[in-house]
Amino acid sequence: MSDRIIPEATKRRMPIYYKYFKSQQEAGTKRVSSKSISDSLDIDSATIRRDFSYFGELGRKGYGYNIDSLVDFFSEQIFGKTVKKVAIIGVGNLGSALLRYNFGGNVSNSMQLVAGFDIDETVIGKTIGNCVVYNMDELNHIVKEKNINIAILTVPKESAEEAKIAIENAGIHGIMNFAPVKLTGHEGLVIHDVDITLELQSLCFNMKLSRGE
Amino acid sequence: MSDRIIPEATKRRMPIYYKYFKSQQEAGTKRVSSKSISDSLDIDSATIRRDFSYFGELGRKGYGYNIDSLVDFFSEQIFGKTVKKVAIIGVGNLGSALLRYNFGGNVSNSMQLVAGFDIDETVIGKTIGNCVVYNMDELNHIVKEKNINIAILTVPKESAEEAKIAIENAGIHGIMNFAPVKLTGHEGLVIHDVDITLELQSLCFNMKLSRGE
DNA sequence: ATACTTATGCGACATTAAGCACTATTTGTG
DNA sequence: CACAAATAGTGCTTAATGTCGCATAAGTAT
Repeated sequence: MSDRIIPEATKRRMPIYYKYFKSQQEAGTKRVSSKSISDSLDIDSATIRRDFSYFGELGRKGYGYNIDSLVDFFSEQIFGKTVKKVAIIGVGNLGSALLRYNFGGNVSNSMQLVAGFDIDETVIGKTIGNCVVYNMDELNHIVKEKNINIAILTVPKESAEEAKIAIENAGIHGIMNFAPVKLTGHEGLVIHDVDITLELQSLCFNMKLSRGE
Repeated sequence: MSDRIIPEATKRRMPIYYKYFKSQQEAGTKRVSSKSISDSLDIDSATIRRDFSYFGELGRKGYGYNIDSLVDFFSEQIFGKTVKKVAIIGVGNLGSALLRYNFGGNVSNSMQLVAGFDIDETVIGKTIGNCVVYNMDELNHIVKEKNINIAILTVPKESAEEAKIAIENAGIHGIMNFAPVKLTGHEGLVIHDVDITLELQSLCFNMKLSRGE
């Protein structure tokens, strides 16, 4: 069935599955079934089996799925074969927090935070977390040198558009944008917006619906 | 049509609509049509009209929708009549970044960041952004005093469960959880998980699918 | 071995969401 | 005031997603 037409809904669940597999692997689990995944993730077991079937026959009847195989398979599906290198553009409050946080060490085998960039002389040259903060002028050069694939954009909204263009020109094809601005990229540039105020509103609305307060 | 059975898909779009209305209102726009919203948000105009119709007849034929009315109406739908008070639990890297960031001042009329909480003596008593950081011991008391409705949980994953219980006991009914742990709440506690590593994985996967690299 | 249990993969069906196309109404213009 | 243009609201069609149930294969116990 792996004709490479993965439904949107399945795509959305991929990282959720992967996170679960990793946590199970760490906990020493050797095998899982669609039922056991279902219990933990609250996704119907039939949905899980269907999702996996888009990638081929990953399991064995009567046995289930082997955790190590799943982790390896999903890791390659999500990240590809090479480690993804990530840079933080804009080392202000949020940017420096993310640098220090370093994903809680959670994705280190497949993704790596490798640099920060800013235009503010007072942070340029500093090392935050494990990363040196470079001048934005050096973006092109460092991106090539370190093989950076992904940019996390944490600049003020006024500078977001300009930063996006610089990132695009440096040859980066994926942006996770924290600035509350709608950015549009050319063909081949994938932009993923994260807006904390949107998340909070969604929380509020769900509270309202669930309790009518 | 407002029988209070809002489809999930519509719920998910509510904050997106609201954000757009606010930005248009700020820009001085007085009226919008489902067509103009559609152009900006890339949601089919019929879907937009249908979404709105679940809340009654919000527009006028031949005219469209009045922006100020939409903002007011959606604001009440999402937040209710009173300003929501938010506290940050765990004033580490991410927590203090969020305190300083203060949502970029973007939701100030309907939500307000009012306090931080931590167990670390070196931050307790400090003022970050506009908020005082209190000792976790004071949670119950300050929540009542300041009428806090929502907690943003930015503690290390080891302390997340314990913090959740404290939050629940203090009478807060909504948690936005940044810790990479699955938290489950009792009936009436709404938990919304935000996991940056998940977002990054989703970005990676989309890059892979869109470019096959 | 044999029977029983577990659990996948998949066809068929059910539910939910999206979008077309029509109708009814209001606006705006000459 | 009359008429063209604009646009909401909605019945119905189509597409996407989710779920059931079963045939089949693997594992497990006697």
